[in-house]
Amino acid sequence: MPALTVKLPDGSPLELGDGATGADAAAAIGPGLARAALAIRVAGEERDLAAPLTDGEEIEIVTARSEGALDLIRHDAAHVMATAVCELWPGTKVSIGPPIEGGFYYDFEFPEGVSISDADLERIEERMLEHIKADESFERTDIPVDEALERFRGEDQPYKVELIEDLISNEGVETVSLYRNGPFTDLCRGPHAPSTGRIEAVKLSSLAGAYWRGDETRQMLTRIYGTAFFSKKDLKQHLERIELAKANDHRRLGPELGLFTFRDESPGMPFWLPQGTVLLRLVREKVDEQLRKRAYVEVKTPEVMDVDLWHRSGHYENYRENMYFAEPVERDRDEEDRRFALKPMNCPGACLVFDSSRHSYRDLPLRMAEYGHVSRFERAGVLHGLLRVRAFTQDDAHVYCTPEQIEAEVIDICEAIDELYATFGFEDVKLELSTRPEKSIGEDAVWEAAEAALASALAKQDREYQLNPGDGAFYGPKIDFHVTDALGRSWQLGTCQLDFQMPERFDLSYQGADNANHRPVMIHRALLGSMERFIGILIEHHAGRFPDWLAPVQAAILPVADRHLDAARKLLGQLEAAGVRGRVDERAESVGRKIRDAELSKVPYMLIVGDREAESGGGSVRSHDAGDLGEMSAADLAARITSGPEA
RNA sequence: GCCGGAGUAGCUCAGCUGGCAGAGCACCUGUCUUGUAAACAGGAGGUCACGGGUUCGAUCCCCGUCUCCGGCUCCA
Repeated sequence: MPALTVKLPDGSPLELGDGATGADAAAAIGPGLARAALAIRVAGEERDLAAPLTDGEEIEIVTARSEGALDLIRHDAAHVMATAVCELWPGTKVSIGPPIEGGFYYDFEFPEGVSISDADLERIEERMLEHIKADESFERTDIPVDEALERFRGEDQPYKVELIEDLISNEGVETVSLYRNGPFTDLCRGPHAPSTGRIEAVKLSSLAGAYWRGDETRQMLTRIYGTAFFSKKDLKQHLERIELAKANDHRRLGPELGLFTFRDESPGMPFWLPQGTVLLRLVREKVDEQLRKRAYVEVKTPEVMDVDLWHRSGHYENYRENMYFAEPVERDRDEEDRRFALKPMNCPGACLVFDSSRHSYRDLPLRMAEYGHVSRFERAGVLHGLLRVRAFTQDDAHVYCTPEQIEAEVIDICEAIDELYATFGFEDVKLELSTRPEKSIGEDAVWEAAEAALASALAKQDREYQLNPGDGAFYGPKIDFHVTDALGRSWQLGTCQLDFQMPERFDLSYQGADNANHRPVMIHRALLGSMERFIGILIEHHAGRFPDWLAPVQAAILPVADRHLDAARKLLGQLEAAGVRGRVDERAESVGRKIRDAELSKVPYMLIVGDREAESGGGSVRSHDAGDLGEMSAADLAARITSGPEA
């Protein structure tokens, strides 16, 4: 008579003896699975293989092939790393070491006077490999919290003590679990693989400072990043992918392709080069199409405005540390007391525009766009190529509407963003709904209503989103649109923010059908977010090789010899007349050389013009994608290139 | 801002223990007149990020500053 029966994923029952564990279940199914088993999953929750099973449970054996298995051994690897670090630097205080996207990390506080550098990573790695080779088992013990506290206090591990204290006060736990592998024991929820030997390949990647619990007022710990895989081959592939991603980094491609550059004279503020400025214009044209289609008007407001305005808007109180202030050396007598600031946002300017004339309810929703160049002082350490700069152009707009119109407007904005991103080839876009932050203005009830309005607009569209409590703008909640860069880092692009505060502060009103004055609601929205950031992401998304319609130079015309220059220029003239962006390579170089250079500059089409083509008036076309396409006329080529993003 | 790393020609990088600053590519000049990913020769190009210190002597060692890179925090 079996003591317990569990159910397998295919629905079949498995009978096991009394006190059977996950390992026993795996062994009962087959010896191969017993060897491959890492953990079990019961109702979506992972458990140790050594954990006892209960009668009637539905279980699944987790192996290297299971979803989430990499996280499991990466978590194992974090423990092994902590083991090695504590051995190499006795007295090191450990904190937390979770698996993350692509790897794992562990945060340490090294003993007084110890500072480690990249060179130490190799030593740690070697020590880790010894522990992995020794195939030490992970052993779990559950102990009462008092005992755990006493233990970690005795070991002078204050971070562990704090974690346990929080577990007691927040979750009311009475016992905690410890995991031991070799000489190292850690407070850990688990689960872990049976032993360290399951980590086939491990690599430490970098070193970084990280505040304890992400709080910049607290101790800075030393974080070590690494990754682990089930095979050396997987690790090698992973490292190759990272290399490839680095080659696609917009900070490398941008200057290389002549798109933009940065200079020490203005840290964090990009200089757009001729090719990049073409790109900027092309991107903007796509936004313009949306503005036309969705009945926006466009305005332009000053970059420098009186500090008084920023007091009125609340920016001075809530955003001052990010603002630049501008003072003239000399000033007129009657302006002596005036101070000015560079705009960090466009909204106050937009409100002044709204306020400059009377509005009827018939005018609403009033969709007022502005390509606004804003300046924001950002801390030096956060600057990141085009993705985080100190001056950028927003494809901004402010929609003034009635509360009843909010939902339709939010939906319209989301649709505009969808269409625009699809045009540029972005598919993996994540939405986030951010609610009231600590530093903010306005009544609670108003905030709640605004948050509810955004949530309901999202629900109407059946969109998935992540909730980010406390991450809203100081004047209202927002929906953000995120995409990732070449290295997998997520960046916010578009945004849609509700604002009941600004209309109040600027005393904005429209005249209703009832002849009375009413307060409009304001929606701040940016489709691409920042043109700079968007183009940075765009460069990485296309690895610098833009689709035909978006390439700054679409056709490189390559004369074979000097005598073909005239024919080449004539061909360029025809192409330009047909709307193609082209360039003649007039250098006295070989054709092979011109082709090579054109390929490296990622021009989609090359047109070779020699004796034959000079005669016919066309060009022999070589495309990067398809190689030699044979001879084509200027008209055919123009048709091919200018067919647009839908092609 | 904080932790760790880096800064040598336009770019990618050498430069030993402190002893006259180097290469390839790019650039300029000349020759070649080229047919689908690099013709040949010559030339020019440096405040070794910046400021200070140690030293007979500093690209090299020390201190400070700036910028960049990887993170943390923050954010479009």
